[in-house]
Amino acid sequence: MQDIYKPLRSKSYSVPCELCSIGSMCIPMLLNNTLHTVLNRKHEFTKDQVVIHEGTPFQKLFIIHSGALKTYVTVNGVEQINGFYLPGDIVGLDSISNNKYNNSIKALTNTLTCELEYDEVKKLISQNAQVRDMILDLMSKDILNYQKLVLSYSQKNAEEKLASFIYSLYSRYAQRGHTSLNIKLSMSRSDIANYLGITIETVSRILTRMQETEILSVKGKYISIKNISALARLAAENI
Amino acid sequence: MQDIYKPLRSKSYSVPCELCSIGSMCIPMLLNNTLHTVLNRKHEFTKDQVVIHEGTPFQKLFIIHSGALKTYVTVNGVEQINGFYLPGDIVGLDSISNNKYNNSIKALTNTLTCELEYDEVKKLISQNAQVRDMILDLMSKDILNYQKLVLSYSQKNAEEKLASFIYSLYSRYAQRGHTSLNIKLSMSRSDIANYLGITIETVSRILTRMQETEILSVKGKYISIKNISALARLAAENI
DNA sequence: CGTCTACTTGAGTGTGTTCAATGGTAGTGG
DNA sequence: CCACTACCATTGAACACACTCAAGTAGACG
Repeated sequence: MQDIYKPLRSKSYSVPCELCSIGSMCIPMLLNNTLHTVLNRKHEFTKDQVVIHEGTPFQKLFIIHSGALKTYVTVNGVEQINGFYLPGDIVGLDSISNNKYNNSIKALTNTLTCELEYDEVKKLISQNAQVRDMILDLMSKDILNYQKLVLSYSQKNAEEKLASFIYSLYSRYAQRGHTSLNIKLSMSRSDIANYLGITIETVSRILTRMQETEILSVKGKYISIKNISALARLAAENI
Repeated sequence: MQDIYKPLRSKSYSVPCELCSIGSMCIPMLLNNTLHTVLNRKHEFTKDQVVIHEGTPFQKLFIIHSGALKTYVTVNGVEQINGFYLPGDIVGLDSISNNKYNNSIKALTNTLTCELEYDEVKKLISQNAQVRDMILDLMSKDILNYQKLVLSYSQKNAEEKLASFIYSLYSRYAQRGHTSLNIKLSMSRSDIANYLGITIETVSRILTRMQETEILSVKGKYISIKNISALARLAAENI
């Protein structure tokens, strides 16, 4: 709840787009020739800062440059998390049809975003087939991801959910060129539990068990994957 | 598995578009002036017929005129259902980015579809802002629906899932102008259980319990909602 | 009328929850 | 630098919901 400003210390703070760590995942860069008019570069948010309040009129899409965001809805004062977003991810595609943001968005750590004005993007879609195809692609991918998530959560038990969650963090970083087996969780146990629809106690117990079976090594927010194939098997990513 | 042809008996079989029951839900109709070139009208599928096999090259979107479809993936020979589609629904949006269908599609009953060639739709998006906005809208709605589904399935217990499922059938029909409290399930108990990630025994027990508490009256595939507000409360649709 | 499949019901088991207590860690102030 | 606080995470015990296995019933169809 602390929205007070803290100086950003992220190393990538002053990195120019050309050197941006997300590289080929950067939508604005890919559309360098066309999108620079609609792009606001490197907006900064501090840890725990609310980026968007649910219900705010929809205006722009957020692309994460560095850091992490979560999206959530609030029902009867209770937060329900429905997504974690990492560098290269785009946030807000669900809100186009409603003309308002369906979720609140909050920074999990100090975060830098690039932002796309949707009205301008829309115009570009009509003018530029490359932009059109890219946006349609992005949305279609989003739908596909959610389909898989639905399947995953309706079919998996707690252990599989958590394995799946950790494995997906790993592979999302890997897709972005960071193939390290050491992951720093930017969210709390309670956030994870909330998101997966299990309790924090269960998260804790399963993490302990995965340490006993030498699949992971856990130290607070730091997770080290010791047996990636066992993790992938548990995650049952093919389901 | 019976793909043999059976004569269609659907009453709406020969209904002209102007009188089509889905009315204002009909995307082709809304775009009457522009889409008739890309639209194949009233393709017929018989009960249990496979419309699309998973992996087939993506080519067209299906819009349901009458009947019902399900989509599913097959993992190690086991079917995992990830959606049921009713008249007015559009199927295939998830497959745009992959250039292949990610799911198999099967007719739950005799079904009539209209079909949109995606390549043509894409051209129209560039040419016509109305088409552009409609397609973006449809995709965004799809994303939003899946978000809700994820939340729903990660947070709800079996009773809430089933209540939610039945309530959503009711409200989807209601959105299409059919506000009847009597619903005919076009899918089997086993399909429902598969989709919700619970067992058929649990589905059965919960339906019995909902009859005892006079929320529903169940007779085979026919469900009559006796207490819609209690159902909505159980469904916790706000979550 | 008998067969096949779908659905329902029952009994026992197990996974994950709730409730409760304990252990750790980060941040704050003396 | 240590003590204190507050929050977060872990562990334990008892319970409950949904599962598995098994038997029985109803409905569809030849």
